[in-house]
Amino acid sequence: MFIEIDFESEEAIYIQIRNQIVMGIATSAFREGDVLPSVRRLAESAGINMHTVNKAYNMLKNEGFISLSRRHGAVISIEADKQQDIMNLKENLRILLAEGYCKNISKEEVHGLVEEIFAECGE
Amino acid sequence: MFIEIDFESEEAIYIQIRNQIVMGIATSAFREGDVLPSVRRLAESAGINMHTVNKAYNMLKNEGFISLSRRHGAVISIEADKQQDIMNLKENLRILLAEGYCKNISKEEVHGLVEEIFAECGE
DNA sequence: CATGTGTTATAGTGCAACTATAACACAGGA
DNA sequence: TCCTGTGTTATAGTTGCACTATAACACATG
Repeated sequence: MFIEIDFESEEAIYIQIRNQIVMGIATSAFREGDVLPSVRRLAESAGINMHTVNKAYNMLKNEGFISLSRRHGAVISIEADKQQDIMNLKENLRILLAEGYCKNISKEEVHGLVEEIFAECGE
Repeated sequence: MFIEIDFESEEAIYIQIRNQIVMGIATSAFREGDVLPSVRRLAESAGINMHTVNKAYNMLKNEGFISLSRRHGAVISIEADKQQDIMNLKENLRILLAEGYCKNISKEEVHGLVEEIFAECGE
């Protein structure tokens, strides 16, 4: 799996890395136990600084997607707290759906999009 | 409808204003044609600077939620481009659902959350 | 003419993002 | 034992955004 940075994007580089890895896990490009490239290697291959990668990895660690250690490197390791995770998702969904609702996107259309997205990932 | 700023929040003030107004439109606290407080009045009532409000209003204008003019002030005025709006929503949903999917939140649970949120707003 | 809109200009402070070096602590292999 | 590769920490510098502060402008209304 390649991590590619869009230097023109408004999104911070470390957020781009974070999102791509989350998407990678969701699409099974990365699986529990897989080892991510080291901060130095990923930084070099992406043409950015080591600390920017480190920041992304720390974010992923704090969000419970990976574990970090000097021995094993950055390893995919999901820590789920169903209660909390659903709360977070709901809070973020609220704003997103509000935007759509203002633009007359119906509940049914949202359900449709959810189906489409799960179909893409489940492939 | 009151706009309240959480100065402890990590979210930028102008984003907080933007989100609260979008939520306000979605919940019908604001309706098409309603006039928002002027940049100066809202700034004063929220205890912030005029330009910060102006930035939020310009964002809302660019996103097609309000119109701005010296005559009429800031007026709720939805500009919808269904094609584009659905594309945007889908792109944002993708990342959000990917996060949930990694944490084992099922498609059915997502559909459930969507129902809950629409029930809250529609209420 | 005074008032109230949004708009623009200028300027300053504070902080986040990003980069650049360097060194450290620790584990594994030669 | 020494070298290498992990993540981690420290220091420091540049850039740009968020926010504030004044001030003035263009325009419409009463």
